[in-house]
Amino acid sequence: MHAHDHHEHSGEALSRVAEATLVRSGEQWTAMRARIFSVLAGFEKPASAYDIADAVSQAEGRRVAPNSVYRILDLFVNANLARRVESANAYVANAHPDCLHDCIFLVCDSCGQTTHIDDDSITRTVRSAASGAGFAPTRPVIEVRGKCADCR
Amino acid sequence: MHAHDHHEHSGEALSRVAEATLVRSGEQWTAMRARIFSVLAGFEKPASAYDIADAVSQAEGRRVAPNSVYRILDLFVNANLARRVESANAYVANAHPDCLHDCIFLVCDSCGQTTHIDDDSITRTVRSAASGAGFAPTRPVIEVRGKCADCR
DNA sequence: AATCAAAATGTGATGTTGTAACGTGTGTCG
DNA sequence: CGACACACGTTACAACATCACATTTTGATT
Repeated sequence: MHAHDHHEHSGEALSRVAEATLVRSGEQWTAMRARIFSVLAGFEKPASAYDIADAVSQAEGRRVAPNSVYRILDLFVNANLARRVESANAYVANAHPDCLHDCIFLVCDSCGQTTHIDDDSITRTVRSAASGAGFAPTRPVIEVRGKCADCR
Repeated sequence: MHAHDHHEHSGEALSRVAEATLVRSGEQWTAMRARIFSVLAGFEKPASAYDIADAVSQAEGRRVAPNSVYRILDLFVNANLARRVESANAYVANAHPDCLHDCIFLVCDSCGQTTHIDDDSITRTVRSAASGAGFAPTRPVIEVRGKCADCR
C-alpha cells in the first residue's frame, strides 16, 4: 500500500508533468528531451540507452547516437524523471516525477516486465540499517528479481 | 545485528570452507577455481571479472581470459561462494558460504569499499512486499549507495 | 534584428563489461 | 583402446558506457 497519495500519470499527461518538473529544476525541455522521454515512457519494460537510441533514430528518421541518449538519461535520473534499474542496466520513466521516493523494482526474469512499489516504511528501514552500520546512505537500490504474476 | 550465529572466515580458513561448500554441491575444487577464489577473497573491494583476470594472470605468469573468470564466477555465485554487486558490476567473496542470506550491501561512492549486512527481517519484509504485489521473488537485490564511515 | 556566450547536441573514438562458439587437454569407465 | 564428460583455453563479438572535441541551438543583451 502507498503511504500517501500518488499522482500517477501516463502519455501526454505524464510528459507535461515531466516537463514541468524538469523546468522547475532549472533545465530546458527541448525537442530531443521530449522525444526521448516519450520514447522511454512508451516502453513497457526497462529500456537500455541503446534501445532508446534505436527507437528515437527510427522515429526521427536519422541516426541518434547512444551518447546523446546517455546524456539526457543522466539528466532525467538526476531530475527524478527516470530511474535506472541497476540489475538490468536499463532505465524506466518515473510515473510520478513530482514526488520523491526510494523505489522498489520487481523485475521479472522471464519477460522483463518491471513494476515498482513505493513502500517508504521498507526503504526507511533499509536506510536506517545502513546508518546504524556507520554508513551514510544516499541512494538505496532495492530490486527484486523473480517471476511476475503473468509468468508464474 | 545478526539474527543468528555466523561463522565468518578469511584467508586459508575461508578457502577451506568454500572448497567444502562447492564440493558438497557436487562441483570440483580445481586449481583454477582455488586460485580465482583466493584472488577474489584477497580484494578488499568488489572486483570485476577483468580485475580478477588481470590479478590471476599476474599470479600465474600467463594470460587468463576474462571468459574463464566469468565461468567460474557464475559457478561461485550459484554455489553461494560469491555474490554479485549489481550496482557495481562486480563480485565479492562470501565470507560465510555455508549459510544462505539475502545480503544487503553498503557501497561507498567515494572509495568503493563495500560492506554487507545480513538483516533477515528486512529482506523478509522486502520479499513479502513483492509477494503481496503478486510477484514471486527469487533474488532480492538490496544495495545502498552512499558514503562509508571513513569517507564521510 | 545582430551579436555573443552558454547550453545542448552531433560525431568518432575508445574503454569496460559480458557472451557465444568452438577447440584442446584430462580423467573415467566401458 | 575408444567414447564420453568436464574443465579450461582461445577468438571473436555483442552490449553497455564514457571521453574529447566539433557544431548547432538557444536565450540574453544590445
